Amino acid sequence: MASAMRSSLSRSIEDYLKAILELQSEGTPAQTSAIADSLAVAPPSVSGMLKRLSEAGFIEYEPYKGVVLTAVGRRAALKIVRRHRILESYLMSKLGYDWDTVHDEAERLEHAVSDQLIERMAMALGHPRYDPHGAPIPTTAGDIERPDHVSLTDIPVGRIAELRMVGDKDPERLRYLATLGLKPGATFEVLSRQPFHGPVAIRVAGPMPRDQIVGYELAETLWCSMVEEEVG
Amino acid sequence: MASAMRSSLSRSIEDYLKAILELQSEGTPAQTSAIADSLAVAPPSVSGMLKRLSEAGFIEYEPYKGVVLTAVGRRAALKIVRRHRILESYLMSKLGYDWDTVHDEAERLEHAVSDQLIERMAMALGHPRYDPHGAPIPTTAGDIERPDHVSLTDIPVGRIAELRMVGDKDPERLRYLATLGLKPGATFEVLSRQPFHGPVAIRVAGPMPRDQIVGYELAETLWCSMVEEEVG
DNA sequence: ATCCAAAGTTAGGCAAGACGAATTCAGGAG
DNA sequence: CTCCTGAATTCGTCTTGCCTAACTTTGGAT
Ligand SMILES: [Mn+2]
Ligand SMILES: [Mn+2]
Ligand SMILES: [Mn+2]
Ligand SMILES: [Mn+2]
Repeated sequence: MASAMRSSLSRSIEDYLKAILELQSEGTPAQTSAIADSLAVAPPSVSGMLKRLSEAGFIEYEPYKGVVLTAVGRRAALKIVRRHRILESYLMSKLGYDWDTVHDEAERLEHAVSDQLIERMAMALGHPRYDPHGAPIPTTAGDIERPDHVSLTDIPVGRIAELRMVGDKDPERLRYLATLGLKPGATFEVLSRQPFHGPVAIRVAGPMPRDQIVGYELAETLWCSMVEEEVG
Repeated sequence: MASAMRSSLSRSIEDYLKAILELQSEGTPAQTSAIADSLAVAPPSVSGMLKRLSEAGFIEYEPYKGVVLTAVGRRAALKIVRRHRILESYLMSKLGYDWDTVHDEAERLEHAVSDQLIERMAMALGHPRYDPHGAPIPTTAGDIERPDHVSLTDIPVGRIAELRMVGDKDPERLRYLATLGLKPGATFEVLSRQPFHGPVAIRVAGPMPRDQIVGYELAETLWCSMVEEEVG
């Protein structure tokens, strides 16, 4: 029963796998309560599902110690992530969605689309490598880029950096970021950083550069790459 | 509890409502076993669901007598039908699907898409009135054209007719029809009709007219409109 | 008027997923 | 080493949707 049939998993299972993939990407096993939070279910529901996922061979489950995806589970999770991100990209570029509304739509569609549909969308888009929030899109082979971005809070004052990726789960945050001109690809200079988890001041480049203040909490989740220093 | 909350119905309920709508369109109430056949479930499953649908106010249920949709149920069913047909149209014209594969994909997606997505697809298509199989697409207001088509088996020999609509549930049948050049819009002349449910011979118009023989069973489900007779 | 077959319903179960309440474990503080 | 606390699990229950087996009902044939 642990073998991988192709017959499509339930919506619940797919969402659990995706949540576990994301949580374990922090480096540590995914904890029950973190999964519960992420999926908005109660911890006992998670315990129950973990047992089923483990019996089905998707996770390595050591009670009280958290869970890690097996190779099969990781494959399955990455497949959903690919679907999600292709869908987001398609909805934005072909159907006029905004970057703050694509996530919810993709969250449901990812469980209903066929592989064929996803590949047709990918082709129509020219096989994009990043979704609208800058997240890398796994390949059909199940490979995913592991970007080595640095948080805005870790960029020294005076450096130029480019915004590469932002979390896509909170529409309000995305709308706010848009008003600051902070979308992936935006370039900026760090003007100042206040101590004790204080705000970061940046100057966003563009035809009309704008100075903005970004709170620490927000800045922590803005993933950037530093632009090469001019070498004397 | 019979009031119409917006919170989206389950996939099962939506498919039941759609099946009932189609069956009752024959003029008589939808029978339990017909619903069971249509959804590939056992009759007791239908009885159970009918009770729930009736309590929820979607159908008028008189045990042993079949069911009819209430106004609320009809509204809900037509909404799913709209989704299904817009999806089919979109998949064909924007994503290169063939007319024999769109149905299955739409059958799953119809339960996952938002109203907004459907309306964006409809807009991108220029608000089509018919789906790829010639079926009329309900409006957002819940109106649907009641076409007065006639079956190919009822068209007199010698008459010219246009194919308007074909059933979309059997991919093989659709592929076969395509090889005959029989898609909605095709025009043809009825050459002969054999008695005792025998085949119908037609000449399909086009740059290179082709004579075809269509079995009675198939001919019965090809919905056509007769082209005006030349008068005097 | 009776009987029968087909259609439909009821009864009883099962699996998936969720919940709250009660219990158990693990790891840190003392 | 013991105790406490927060995290996790177990337990019992619910809902949805499906099934088979057993039953009722219906309506036509005799
Ligand atoms: Mn999802
Ligand atoms: Mn995203
Ligand atoms: Mn469906
Ligand atoms: Mn169709």
